[in-house]
Amino acid sequence: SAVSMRDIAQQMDIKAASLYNHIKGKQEILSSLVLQVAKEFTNSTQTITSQDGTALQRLKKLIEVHIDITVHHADAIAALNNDWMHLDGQDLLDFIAMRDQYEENFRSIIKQGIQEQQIKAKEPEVILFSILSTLRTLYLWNEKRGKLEVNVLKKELVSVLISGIV
Amino acid sequence: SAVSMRDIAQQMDIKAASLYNHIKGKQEILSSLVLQVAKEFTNSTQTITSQDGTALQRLKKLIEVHIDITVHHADAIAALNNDWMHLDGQDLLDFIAMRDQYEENFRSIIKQGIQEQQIKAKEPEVILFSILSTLRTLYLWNEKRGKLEVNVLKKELVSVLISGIV
DNA sequence: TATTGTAACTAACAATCGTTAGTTTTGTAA
DNA sequence: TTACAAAACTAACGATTGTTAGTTACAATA
Repeated sequence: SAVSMRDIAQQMDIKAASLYNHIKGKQEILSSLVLQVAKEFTNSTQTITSQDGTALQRLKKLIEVHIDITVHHADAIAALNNDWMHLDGQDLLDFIAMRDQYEENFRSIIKQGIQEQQIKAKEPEVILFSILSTLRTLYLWNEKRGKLEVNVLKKELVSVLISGIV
Repeated sequence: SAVSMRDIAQQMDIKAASLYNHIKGKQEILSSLVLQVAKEFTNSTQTITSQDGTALQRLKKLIEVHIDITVHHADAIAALNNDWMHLDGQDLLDFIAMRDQYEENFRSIIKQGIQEQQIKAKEPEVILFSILSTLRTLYLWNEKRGKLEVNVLKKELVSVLISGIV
């Protein structure tokens, strides 16, 4: 709600009413942005979960995929993080379902790692939260990433999130 | 802007106009929430930075202080994270100055740790971002924290953020 | 050239927004 | 009981919101 249809139109050198030749309404802009990138996240984690590999190999892939999606869809991820709760009706239900499945995929990999003794037997939810919050707010930091090349970022972040900083 | 003055008044069993007997306007609600908790964060990090201790000891304290503030001011932190950019005039300038100083305090501790070889000589900005984003979004997770006692959370989070998960 | 579909436009709608003016109720102190 | 201040109220203001109706400009096709 901080951006009006007139704001959006102005950025496109168009009048607000002209937007309605292309979209049904403002809500469609939100759901289009959010659901598209949510699908991408959920599909990616689903693919990784269903593939072979140790927990750490999978976790590494999860981190790398997150960075790739973030670099390519930073703006849509901003919309997702800040405004998903303003989706309505079935869109909101769909989003929550995808989000739950996405988190459950993440959680299962961590639990697998604990069982296989690759990951410390700490509270799984703390590990999950710690990694997820870093990956989810990566978009905020992407501009300031500056000279840091994507592959360097992947390597460093995998190292920090898995091995810690000591 | 997702919450109107009438919404706020309704939650207080009051009419919207009555709010103006207590506050100057809507903007004051925002700046009051945001600046108050921002000061608390900046003061805490400033105190820790100025005290003696190794980098890791200080980092541990930073994490613990963050958890304490989050538990007591979860709602104000939500406002800070989502709406600080809607502050206006001097309030916005003050906030940014505090935020910069807060981050610089964090950064100096990490650099100290690298210099003293307590912390891996990785990209300092990646380490800074990773820890900060976890601490900043802690408020989102605080409700789901559930049975996890505060002291347990502190211990676990310190362990995960510093030593990693392997 | 005539036709048609796309996408722009102007003008306006009802709804909601933050806020103000003026008034009434309520609680406390003289 | 009176006086006064605090805090509630009703009613309305101008501005802005998302959206619609009706119209015009323009390009591609028959």
